[in-house]
Amino acid sequence: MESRNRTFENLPGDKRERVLAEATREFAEHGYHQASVNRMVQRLGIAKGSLFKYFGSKQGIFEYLFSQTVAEFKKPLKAIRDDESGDLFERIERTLLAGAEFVTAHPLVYGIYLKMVYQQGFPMRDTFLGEIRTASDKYLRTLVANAAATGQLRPDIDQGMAALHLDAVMDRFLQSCAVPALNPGGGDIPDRETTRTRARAVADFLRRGLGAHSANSEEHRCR
Amino acid sequence: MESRNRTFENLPGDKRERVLAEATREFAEHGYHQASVNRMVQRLGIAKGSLFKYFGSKQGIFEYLFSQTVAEFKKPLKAIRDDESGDLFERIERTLLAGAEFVTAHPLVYGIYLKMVYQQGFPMRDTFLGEIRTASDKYLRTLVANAAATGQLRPDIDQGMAALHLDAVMDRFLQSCAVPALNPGGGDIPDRETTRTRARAVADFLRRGLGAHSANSEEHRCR
Amino acid sequence: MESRNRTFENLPGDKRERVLAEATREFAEHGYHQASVNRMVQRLGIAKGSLFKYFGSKQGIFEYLFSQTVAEFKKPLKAIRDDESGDLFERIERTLLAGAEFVTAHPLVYGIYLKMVYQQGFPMRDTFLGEIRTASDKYLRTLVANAAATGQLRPDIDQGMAALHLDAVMDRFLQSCAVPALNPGGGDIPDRETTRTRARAVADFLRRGLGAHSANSEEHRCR
Amino acid sequence: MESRNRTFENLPGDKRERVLAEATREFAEHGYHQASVNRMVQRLGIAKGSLFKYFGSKQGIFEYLFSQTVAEFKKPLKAIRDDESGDLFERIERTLLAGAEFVTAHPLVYGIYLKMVYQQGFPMRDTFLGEIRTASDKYLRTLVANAAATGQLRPDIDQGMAALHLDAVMDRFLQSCAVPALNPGGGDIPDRETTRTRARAVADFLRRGLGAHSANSEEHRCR
DNA sequence: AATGAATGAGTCTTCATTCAT
DNA sequence: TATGAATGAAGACTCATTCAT
Repeated sequence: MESRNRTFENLPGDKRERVLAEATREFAEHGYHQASVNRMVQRLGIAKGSLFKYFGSKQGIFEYLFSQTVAEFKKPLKAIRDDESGDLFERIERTLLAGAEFVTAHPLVYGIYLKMVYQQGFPMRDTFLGEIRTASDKYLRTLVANAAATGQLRPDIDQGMAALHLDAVMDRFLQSCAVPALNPGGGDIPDRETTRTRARAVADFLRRGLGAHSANSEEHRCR
Repeated sequence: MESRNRTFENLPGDKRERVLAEATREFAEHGYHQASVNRMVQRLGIAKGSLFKYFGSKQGIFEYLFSQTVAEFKKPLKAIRDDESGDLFERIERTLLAGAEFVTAHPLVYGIYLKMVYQQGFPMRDTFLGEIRTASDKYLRTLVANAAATGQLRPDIDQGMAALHLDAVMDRFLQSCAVPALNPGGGDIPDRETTRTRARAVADFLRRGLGAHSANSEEHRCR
Repeated sequence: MESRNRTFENLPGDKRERVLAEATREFAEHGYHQASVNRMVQRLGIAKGSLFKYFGSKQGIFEYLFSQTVAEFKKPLKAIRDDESGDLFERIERTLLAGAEFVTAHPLVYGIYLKMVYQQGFPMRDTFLGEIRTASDKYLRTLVANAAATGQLRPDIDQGMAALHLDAVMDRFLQSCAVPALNPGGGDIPDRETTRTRARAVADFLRRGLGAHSANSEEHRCR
Repeated sequence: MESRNRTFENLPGDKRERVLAEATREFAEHGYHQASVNRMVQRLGIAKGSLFKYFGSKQGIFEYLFSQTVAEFKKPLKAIRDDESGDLFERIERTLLAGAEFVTAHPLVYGIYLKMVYQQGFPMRDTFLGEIRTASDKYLRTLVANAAATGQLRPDIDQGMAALHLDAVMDRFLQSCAVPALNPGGGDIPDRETTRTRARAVADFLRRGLGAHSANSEEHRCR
């Protein structure tokens, strides 16, 4: 039944990585349907039959690839969720940095994710995206609920609405991190320091819009 | 010469609309490459040759469709840009409503736009997106510059940064309007009143983050 | 039945000529199958239906065109055949000049002829070519027989063989006249004087190979 | 990479030959554009994809076929060029025989060549024909120059003109050899002896027109 | 376990021809 | 008589998938 992936997992580690890297590249460059198994095997220099032996089908390749990466993406977030130090917006800032790091390290996988979001016809699209969204929603709601309980949030704002705003702005932030790596010639890839500064600015913007009191503690004190 | 679109434009109005609607649907459902001219003509019940007579090529169909809609999208924005009544955030609110209206009326076209953003391989992608981005950027910068000149903006914020934030949040707002219509089962389509309320909330959020004084009307009245 | 060509022949003379010229050009440029009725009507600026009204079919266009021109080609040859002045090789020379004139005046039609010779799939190919070959053969045999009767031909040569040689060399001569006009950039189009000189050279070459005595009267006299 | 022809060349020899024979037949019967890949695979009883795997494209099929044959055609000519025994006209005679042999063995390929000469739109037409013409021209000029140097040529004739005449007559000779095989019902295919006789006749004709002294062996012995 | 030749449904596109207006 | 929209068979070509070696 699933003797397929067994075959793949018995492969020497470097070959396994080459295969995954090539597949990732192909899907990132062309999306799912436009990706070509022919090109993959040609570039890998292995037989077409082998790839099908490993994964069973084109869809199998994609699923293996994507699920693996989703798991990797979740790790740092779990750490942040469990470390309750700092207020909501500091944790958001840490989240942004973790996301930026992942997106910078795996721009292609992130590119696949973006394509998948706005494209039907990806295999398991609903499954994958649903999983991601549920996780993301749960994650943010946890943070928000925590913050609300300790009075860090403007009292007049709905928690769901707050989570939505967080999601919107964070999402956009990640995209801005990934775009330069995805579109060659789409601007310079920002260095770590720049990313850090931007993450802080975004967190401040959110604090100002959603935080209790007013925005950032020092500046807005009306004399 | 330009006999292609002549043929199409000489068609009876209702047939023309059926053709465009079907093509829109196909591209919205499958993206560009995966869209099938065969399916289009089959569903339309017309001969394959006819569609090619009208538009010359698959790409021709797409371009006709898209450019036509871009033009339509720009109209209400132009009106808002030229009507200078209200402060920046009220105009933003009007913009959001105009966008929401368009996106609700043409969810499929908007879906195509979203696919195009995150997918390479669309014909004329760079041309179309470039045009849209330039227009959007110019539009927002005009609004922001106007607001800054009359002291509506926090003085410590860069105008470019402000435009970026506006863009990010508005963009997400539009997506939230369109998603239910795009993904069947992705939630209920919001009615007009709900949309109006949300637009106001988003505008307020932006006012709080970017506006002069402080954020929402009561609090920031510093005494 | 043949109300078709009636329609065409009732057309104003200049329109008729434009139609024929355009059709000739199309067939000359692309051969029969690759010729496009679409292109013809587009360039002519008339309706597709009209052309089919005139000629019934693509094949009809071609046949009308070709048969008309064949008739025109035969005229000067008839004159030469009936004017018995001069020896065989002088008449050959006159024939070459007549051919050259036609070929220079109607290079496109000649181009069609050449394509037809080496290509199957032309409508009526066998009919047309058969007609032409029969005519050509009869024409040359008449000339040769005449010459043989008056002792102008080497006695050791077969009349059929002689006709073949005449045909070969004349054919090549015509091609050399037409090639520059057919292949743009294939060399300069020779002026009348040059053509005349060449025709004389070819005739002399033939006289030398086929004529009685030896070749040209003065030179080869072994003192 | 170059996996296309690898696939084809790895095929069992008899299948390879069947494929090439069928393709040759198709191109010979219909010319390039009118040739149908569909028909080829149908007659071969193989899948369409296979043919494209082998050659990449219709044009690829043609190029493979043609270039292979050109190479084969050149071989015997090279031998004649390097064997300097005999006078010019004897070598011409040998050339004619070699050509006749090839043309009789591969009438279809020769048919393709003839079509190509008079038809635009063949892929690589200019490349292929240019190559052939250059080779032919070089070949004949070598022979003619050689002959002139040893006084075998009429002194009053230009060497270029002589080469042209040789080319014209030889060309026609080859055509006369091939035509019966090409046009079913176009006459009987001549046997070897007949061909030999004809080649000698043509060579004599040329000797008479171009050779030093005078023409045929008896007469020109001037005394 | 690895190979790579074979498959065939599916892609976009062209074009001669017809016929209602 | 002239028009030009409609037709659909046929064209070249792609590609995920299978299977004998």
